[in-house]
Parts: sequence; C-alpha cells; structure tokens
Amino acid sequence: MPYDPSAFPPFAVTVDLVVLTVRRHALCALVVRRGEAPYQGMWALPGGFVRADEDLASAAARELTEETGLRAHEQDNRTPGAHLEQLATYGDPDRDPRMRVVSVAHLALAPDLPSPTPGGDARSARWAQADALLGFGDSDGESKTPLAFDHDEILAAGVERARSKIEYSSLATAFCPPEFTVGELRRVYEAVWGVALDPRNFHRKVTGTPGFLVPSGGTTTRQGGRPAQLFRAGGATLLNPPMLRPEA
Amino acid sequence: MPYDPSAFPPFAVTVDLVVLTVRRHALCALVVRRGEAPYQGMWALPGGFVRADEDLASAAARELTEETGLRAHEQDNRTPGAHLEQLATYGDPDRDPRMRVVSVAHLALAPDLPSPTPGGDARSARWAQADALLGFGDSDGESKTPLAFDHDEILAAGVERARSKIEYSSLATAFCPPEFTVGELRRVYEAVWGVALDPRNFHRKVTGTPGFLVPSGGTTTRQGGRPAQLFRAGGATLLNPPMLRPEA
DNA sequence: GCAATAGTGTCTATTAGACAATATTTC
DNA sequence: GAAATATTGTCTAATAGACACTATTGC
Repeated sequence: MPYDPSAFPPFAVTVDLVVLTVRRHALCALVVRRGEAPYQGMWALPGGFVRADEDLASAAARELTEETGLRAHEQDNRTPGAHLEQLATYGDPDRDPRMRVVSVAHLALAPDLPSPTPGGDARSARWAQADALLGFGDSDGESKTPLAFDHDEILAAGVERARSKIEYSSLATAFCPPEFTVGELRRVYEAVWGVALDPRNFHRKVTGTPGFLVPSGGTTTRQGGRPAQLFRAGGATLLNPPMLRPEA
Repeated sequence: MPYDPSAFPPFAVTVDLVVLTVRRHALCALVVRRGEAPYQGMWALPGGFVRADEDLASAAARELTEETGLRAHEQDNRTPGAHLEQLATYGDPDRDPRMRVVSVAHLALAPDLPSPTPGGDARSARWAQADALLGFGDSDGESKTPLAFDHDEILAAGVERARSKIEYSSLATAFCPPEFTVGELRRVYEAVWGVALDPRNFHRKVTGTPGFLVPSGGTTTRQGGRPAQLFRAGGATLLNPPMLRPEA
C-alpha cells in the first residue's frame, strides 16, 4: 500500500482525561456535565481537541490545567502537581455521532484538592466515586448512570490501570501531598483497591523498600494518635518486590 | 472550551506495527524498507492509514495480515495466529515532515514463521534482531542504523512491553506454535529477556501454575534427548505469582 | 557408553502475612 | 486512664533459587 499523505481520511483528534483522586477514603474521578448535543446533560470525562501545533502530552496537560488548575509532571513526583500518562486510544468509527474522532485517553492522578468543585470552567464539574460511576456503588448494578460516548469504557481502563500500577510502582504517592505519613499512604492503597491492609506489615514493607520513601524529618499528628513520621516519595519508581494486592 | 466539531485541525491517523517473533534464539522485529520520501531507503516499522470506516484494532489486524499473512486474535491464544494489542499513540507535530500524523502503535507477537521473508508485499521486508535495531548488537552502540520517523522509540516501547508482560501473563505462548514443550517455552523467555534460566526451576514453575499449560497428550523429540510432553496454552492469562525476570 | 534434553526431589535463604507488644499523642 | 494511631518484633507457612539426581531418547 503506497503511503500517500495527500489522500487520507480526515480525523479529529482529542484527548480525554481520567483524573483520579482519593477523597474521604474513596477513589474518585472527575466528571463534567455536557452542555450541548450529543449526550447533552450527561456526565462525561473532561477533554478537548488537540491543537494543530501541540503534541499529545501537552494537550492532555493543558486540559488538566484547565479543568483542575493542576500542573502535570510526567516523571518525578517530588514537585507538587499531578502524575500524567497516556492510557489508550479509542477510535471506533461511530464513537462520536457527528464525525470521525480518535481520542487519546490519558490518566491523571492527583492529591486531594482543596476546592470541592475543581477548575474555573463554566461547566459544572464534580468528583464522583469511581465505584458509583462504574456501577459498583449500589446493590443494584443496573441503576448506574452511564457516561457519554465510550467514556465508561475509558474510565474503567483508567481505574484498572491505576489499581494495577500501584502494585509495582511508587505511583500511589501521586495521590498524596508532597509530604505524607505511612498511614496516609496506606489509606490510599486501601481506597484504590477497596480492601483493608494490615498497618504493621504495610509499614514494614514500604519503609523497608530502598528508595521508595525518604524521611523528610518532620512529624505530624493530623491523623490523631501517636505522631507519625513525614516522608516524601523517593527516587525509586519501580517496586521490586511489588506490593501485592490481596486476591479478589 | 466549547466542543466544536466543525472547526477542528485535520489529522491523518495511521497504525504502526511492532511485530515480534523469536528466531534462532533471538528476539526479532519485522521491518520494511521505505520506497519513497521521506526517509527513502531506510528501514521502518510496517504500518498504514486507518480507513474511514475502520476501527483501530481492525486497521492493525489488516496491516498485520498484509505484511505477514497472519491473522490476529486479540484474546485467546488457542487458535493459530498472532497476539495483537494496542501499544501507545505517537503524535508529535513534526514526527512526519509532510503533515500532521498521529500513529496508533500496536504490538503483535507471532510464532516463528516458515517464510524467511514474510508477506507478499512488493516492498522488501525482513526480520531483524531487536537488539541490533536498538543499538545493543554491536560493541559500538553508536553504529546502529536508525529507523525512519520515531520508529526507534516505538520499537523500544514494544520490546519493553513484551519483556515486561511475559513476566505476569501467559503472553510468551504467543511466540510458540499451538503445541510446544516446556523447553521451547523456556527458550522463548531466554530469547526475549536475553538471559539463561534454570531449566529445572522453570519447569516446576510453569507446570505448577494452574491454568497456564495444559498437556495435549503427545510428546516430541524434536529438540533431541528424552521426549518432552507437548502442551497448549491454558486459559489463564494472568500469572500469579509472576515469572520473575532475573535482575538486570 | 556418551551426549543431550526432560523431569523430580531436596535444601536453604528470603518473604508474606498473622499478630503480640510497645510508644506517643489527644480526650 | 481510654482511645487512637505509629512502630517494632516475632513466628510460621510459602516460595525462589541452587543444585543433586533420575529418566529416556539418538548416536
């Protein structure tokens, strides 16, 4: 097949964002309400067109900043901001009824934000529990409200990526503020996985993995009880051996 | 930002393929020679435009068939054919000098093919050792021939995906024919990782993991020595505990 | 017999997970 | 003191990795 750049089918390319955080001991995703057709009035993932002179990561970072005010840092997690990585690309011919749109989905992990309604955008936006969006919140799994387009599928992929990736990487620290305690990090794992972990074994595991956590020197009592050491994320991004998720 | 489908920057969308196989105890990738500018005469990954009515997985499967004659099966690996999965998407504004092209890279894993030069395409195509393409084949790492466009980066991502994914999944069986011995599967791991594994511990590990391998009943002596049992890939796609790659 | 590969058994150092016990705070 | 959380220590069952040994073929 000759590679003919002058005769190609035209596509629109967008980025969609799965922005996850941990609030009130639950994994939450950012959703925005659609103001226009199609799917008017339904909740959707934030996103938008990739501009003509912009690469995909920049477009995702720009959308993230527009929606949440967060800056993205793709590699180190020592500066404040959100972790951002590419997730997967969705391009079914009829995923958007108006035209052919290919969406490059990205996953962003953010610490709990002070503002309850994030972003300065005019559209209404909210944090919704991931389990509720995915239909696991109610006893009746059928009563969930679907997201617009194929965003349920994208959200599910993002949540699963986050759940599996914190097993073998230090990504869980992306849900924490720059300084955090071992207990706070453990509550992140518990919220993301939806399980209870043994605090003593967890403590020994994370403090015993070289390069995972480095003490910042301070302590805090913000969780009550005995003061806990404050840590920052260390340089190690891959955990070996991994933190094992208790079997489902 | 209003979502305006009538005023979007136009993109071309392509699929590029990282097709990997194991030949003569080495991990090899399929490359094709470019017949036209840009990068004329250089080696590149196979790929092509996504058609107007085609989803991304179908486009990748079509390209794979055109290049290798293999059919793709995305899930089960009990039917002959190649494993195919989406890898990542590349969209730097200047990755193609002619126009704005977003490429959705896919990873295909195939058993060793009988035909030395695969595909019926008029372009010349060949299997090249992955290490040589990535610049690890020679003692002089600088002397490698780069691939066209950003295909070196895409190839590196595909190879790394394959190397890491056979740790915790049964994906290595995608490099084997439908029936294979434990020793043949071990040689796949050794070729992909570039390490030697203990045959006895490997045997105990893979035969002791429920659902990984199912005996097909037959035996073969095609490797010499004592006849070996033949197996097929079992239903288990996730290995728990994983097959650990010896530390680098 | 010799060489080659397949397959089983055994030992040891390490580790995951259960859980006792102690430390330090707020109320 | 009671309650809460942090942190350390100890025990046990399971496991990864090293490696001895046996089995079955072709030459």
